[in-house]
Amino acid sequence: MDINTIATMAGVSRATVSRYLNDGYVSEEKAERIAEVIRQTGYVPSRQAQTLRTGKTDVVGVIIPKINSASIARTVAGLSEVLNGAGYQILLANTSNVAKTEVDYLRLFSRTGSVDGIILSATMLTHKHIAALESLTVPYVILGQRLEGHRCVFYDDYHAERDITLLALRSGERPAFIGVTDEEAAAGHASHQGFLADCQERGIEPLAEEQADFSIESGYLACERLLEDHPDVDTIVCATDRIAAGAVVCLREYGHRIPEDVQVTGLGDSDLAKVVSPTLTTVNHHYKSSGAEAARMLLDGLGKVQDSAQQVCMTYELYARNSTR
Amino acid sequence: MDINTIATMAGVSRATVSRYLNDGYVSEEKAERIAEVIRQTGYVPSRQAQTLRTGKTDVVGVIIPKINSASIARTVAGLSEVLNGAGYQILLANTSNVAKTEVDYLRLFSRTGSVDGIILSATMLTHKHIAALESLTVPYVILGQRLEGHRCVFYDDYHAERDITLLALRSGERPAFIGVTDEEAAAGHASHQGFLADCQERGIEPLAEEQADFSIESGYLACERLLEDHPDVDTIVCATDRIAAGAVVCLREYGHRIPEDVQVTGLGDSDLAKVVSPTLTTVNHHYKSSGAEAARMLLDGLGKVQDSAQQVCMTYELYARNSTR
DNA sequence: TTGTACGCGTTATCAT
DNA sequence: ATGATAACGCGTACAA
Repeated sequence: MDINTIATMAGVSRATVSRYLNDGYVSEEKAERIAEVIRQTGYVPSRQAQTLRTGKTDVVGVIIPKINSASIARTVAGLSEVLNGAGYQILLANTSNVAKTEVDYLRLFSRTGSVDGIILSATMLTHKHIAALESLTVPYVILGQRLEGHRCVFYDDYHAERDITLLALRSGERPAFIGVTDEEAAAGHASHQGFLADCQERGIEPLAEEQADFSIESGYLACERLLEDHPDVDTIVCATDRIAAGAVVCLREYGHRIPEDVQVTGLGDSDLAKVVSPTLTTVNHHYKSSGAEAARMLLDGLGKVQDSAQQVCMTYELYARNSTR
Repeated sequence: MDINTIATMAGVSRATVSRYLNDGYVSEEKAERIAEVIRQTGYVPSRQAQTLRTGKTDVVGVIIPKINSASIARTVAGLSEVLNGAGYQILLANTSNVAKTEVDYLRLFSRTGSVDGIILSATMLTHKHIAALESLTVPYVILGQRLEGHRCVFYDDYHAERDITLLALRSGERPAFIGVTDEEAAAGHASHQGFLADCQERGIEPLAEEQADFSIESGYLACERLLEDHPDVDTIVCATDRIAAGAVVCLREYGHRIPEDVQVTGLGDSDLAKVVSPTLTTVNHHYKSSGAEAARMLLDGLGKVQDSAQQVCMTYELYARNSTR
């Protein structure tokens, strides 16, 4: 069932069928004959052949560190809405948080010409990432990290954590921090620095800086260590909502009142923040919008739209809820 | 930079290069020459041309109702692990919960020959779905719904809800249900029926059956309506954890003690269930494993493995926590 | 407006 | 073991 069959059945040349499908530069009469044959046969052009011929795939490659994450899911929802709306499909590459895999996918997508563009949601940007990015032959957007001279959408974790720390330090005097590895530029390094900056500005020495991963459990455990080493802690600033949720559960189990005895803050405004008791003071990161923004930026690179900035720092909103005084 | 270039540079025919890349049926000497040229140029075969020629894409289409959902994210994580491990990439189609779009994607994926197989995670299976499925030319697996005679992986929401209702009715006498539309076969209809079956068996007439969507807010609102109409309710069975979480928040705000005054149950064992206070009695649905199972099933259909069942009903685990007596 | 002829980059067949 | 040649299905100059 190829274009030749259709052409023969309609009694025209296959070039005419092709034109009918694309330009539309065909006489009324033949157009109708072709339309009829296509209707009967249910013919649809082969994507592969079109791609081979035109070089366009109408597919965008999206590389993410893990699908099983609320923030990333929201981001992909935003991407998906805009890209699908523009007629693109999404080829998803889940790297399971392995930096090398990210680079591999970057190469794979680009070299084989299987996508028209790439969106990279990376947790860290190594020199290998950058090298791979710069040798790409298709437009791309970096999501979640800032890289000068490249299209990117990123979050201002530094100022977000500053704002929230500032809020907590109004009535907190013995703060501690639970973060993730500093290798992660945004959620890791930036928010850590934000916390430290506020402490320093107020001349306060943090009691401790614990490290967790992105799970609720690790937040719980980090909080447990914290309570053991520093029972007098009165403020716990966390780099993510999940960590904060774990900390809240831990504090409750150990009989600490929140926020009377200990304040807790998160980052990300996930569902968890609204549901834990007390509700969590956190920052809303507009994840879905960031995905939409990145998608528009890519469409710009693809020549589909012309009005997007090259670098976008997402805004955020501070939600002061009941886990702080 | 195509296979011809490589052939010329290595002083062999392009057929030899192709053999080198595939069968490997090439003399030592020429193989080395070719290897060297490929190394220097960084040549990678064109996926598109390969696909056009062989008919294989090494891509699996995954159709999901929404990406921004904890259960689906976990499912896709499972899919992704197995499929990537088998050398397949995932083409993601997000339908935003529009049934028609699901059918459209089904057709799109199949007809254009852009995927080797399809996994459909559908919330409902209309006759159009079934017709579209049966006219597919590639193997497929249905995820989350049962359809006799088709490869599928589904959840036993009926018995899950029965078990959990049974647990709650041990010390509850005036139960109510908050569900989603019955059009959704699993989370909707099946769990509703499970609830009703237990009530009937014990000769209890449910106080009310409220309807919500999949959001926390809607759970909150449904609970509010419930309290208004039936202030004496002592057990609220919810079709999802998100709804249950909303109900818990609502009950707390209205000053009801959980579980002393009112019991609440969820379904799905999401993060929320562990964090909400009190922790939620719920059922763990092994979402990630279901994705992995569906992926293996598809690989079977693709002739890659040969040991999977055609129909799999996922097991579940009841977690009795603190929201029930 | 229509048809002819060619090429996109690969793999598979068939002699050699 | 190797190379010429024919597909795969389509779009598009170019000529008519």
